[in-house]
Amino acid sequence: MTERYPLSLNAVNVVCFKIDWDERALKVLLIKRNITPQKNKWSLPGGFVNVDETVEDAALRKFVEETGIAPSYLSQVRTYSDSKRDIREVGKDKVRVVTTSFIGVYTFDKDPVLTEDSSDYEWFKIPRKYIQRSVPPLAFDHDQILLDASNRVRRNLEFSGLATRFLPDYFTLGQIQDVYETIWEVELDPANFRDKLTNVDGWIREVKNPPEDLKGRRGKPPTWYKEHDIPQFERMIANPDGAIIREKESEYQKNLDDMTSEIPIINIAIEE
Amino acid sequence: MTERYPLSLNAVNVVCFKIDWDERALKVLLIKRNITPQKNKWSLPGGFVNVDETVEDAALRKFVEETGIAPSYLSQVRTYSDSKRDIREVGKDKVRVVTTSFIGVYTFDKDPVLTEDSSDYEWFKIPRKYIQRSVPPLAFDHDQILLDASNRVRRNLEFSGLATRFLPDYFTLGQIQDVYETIWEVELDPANFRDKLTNVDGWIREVKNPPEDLKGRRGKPPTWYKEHDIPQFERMIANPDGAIIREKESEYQKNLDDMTSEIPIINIAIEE
DNA sequence: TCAAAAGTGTTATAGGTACACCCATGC
DNA sequence: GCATGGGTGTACCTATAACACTTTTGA
Repeated sequence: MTERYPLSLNAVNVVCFKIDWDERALKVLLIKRNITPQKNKWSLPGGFVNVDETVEDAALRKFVEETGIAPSYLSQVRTYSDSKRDIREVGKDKVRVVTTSFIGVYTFDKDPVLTEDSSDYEWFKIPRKYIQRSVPPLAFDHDQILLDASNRVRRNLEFSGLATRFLPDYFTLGQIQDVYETIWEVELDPANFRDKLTNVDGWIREVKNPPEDLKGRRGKPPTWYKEHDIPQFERMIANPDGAIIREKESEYQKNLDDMTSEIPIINIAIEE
Repeated sequence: MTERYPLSLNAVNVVCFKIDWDERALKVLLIKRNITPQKNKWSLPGGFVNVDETVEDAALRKFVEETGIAPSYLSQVRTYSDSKRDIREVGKDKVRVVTTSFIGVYTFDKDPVLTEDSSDYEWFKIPRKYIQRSVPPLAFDHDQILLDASNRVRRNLEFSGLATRFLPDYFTLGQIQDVYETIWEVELDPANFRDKLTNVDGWIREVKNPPEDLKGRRGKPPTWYKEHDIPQFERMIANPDGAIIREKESEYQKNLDDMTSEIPIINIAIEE
């Protein structure tokens, strides 16, 4: 049985996103591997799934281990199972590592905690186009995983309450707009944006007594909002370009996109 | 090591959808298990992932084994890894079964092929609401998997070329409309539907010499179309209700929806 | 008083909805 | 002819985009 249906090791990888407000850029946490295999290569944080853990549990644990704080958002993306992607020896057997990837969102600018598995970490900019120009080559198939997750984040902004997950509990309309503008790399009209936001039924709610206000800032003090309820399956803010990725960079990028697509199509003639 | 990072068995489950044109209903293929565990329970088709297969390969193989034809669409949904969902004995060890679910679309009305694992099969109606009223209780966590996949299908109709996957190579505009109306359980205005469809850039293209035409039908002969190119990340047809699931049935259903959501939110206080 | 940030109002246009009407075929 | 299914045209209305304008604060 072990021959036909091989055992495998289940792992998770967490693609930790945050917004760098100084640079106005979406960034992702990468760590330099301090252990074999692929030692000294940059990679996504991740690890094996423990006994009695689900992959969700493991992703949460890993996120906390790496960053020191709880994620404000954690969501499964997809499972990568190529038998050549990562093979380990367990006892006498060689088993493959199957990994499930997660999007994690990291709100505050606290520094991540280094674990024994990593010798270094860095937040890398993830532009909408030409990701591989700003990120080093990654271990295993992590380039693919990163691209898939990045596309998913940009897409989920449109139809889920993901945007507020990049913000603290209390925020202003301008800050939500900043999230959209930063991640989509677009400029939005403030007037129209406010109209749309306040038309999304029940998503955010005005806070009468904001617990804190920033001092020493110029301009009219903003109204503070708090997330109230996240509407399901409703369009929040439409992407003005209609497309998440405006342009393909290369054949390599194109192929990745094909594989990444939400509509992988298999149409194979079967001999009868 | 095996203690901390346990080995597991990787499986796939394929949620095979088709449209029953007589009943105008979305249907899913379930099989009655002929093997332990959970013998005689209805379940989703599935099986273990072989050596050198990816989960995608295994899902394709299973689909062909069960239905006898190639799917016109096959797409990963998510991975279920609860350590209590299914435990098998391999040698002296107990290992859990981790399964990755797939949406498969089945175009033609050919009968599925029975395998040795199943004693019976049946196509069950999947209404937009109250799924569990038309489907028997399923083995393992297959109720959950089925619900997740059904929601995904209804959602993907809106933003992907999934609709044509339920149709033969050559089809009419009325047939695409039937796909949307059947799966969403709505009525759409033919005039406006045509406008929208032909405005989706490059999706479908008119066929000058339709290879076949149905004889013995009344009315004006239709124009035949063929899929040309599937635009990525573009809205095809907007769901007129704005929501995939109009109503929650019960607390049970509500909880499933929560877990199913595309935005599972984890917000846990961590002791520092 | 001016710059900066928040917030409002006004108009033009694109897109969606509703519905009346025309076309080609089988019987 | 007339029922049937395919297909077109148009008027109405709402959502969006563009942009001018007002409000409230700090320096």
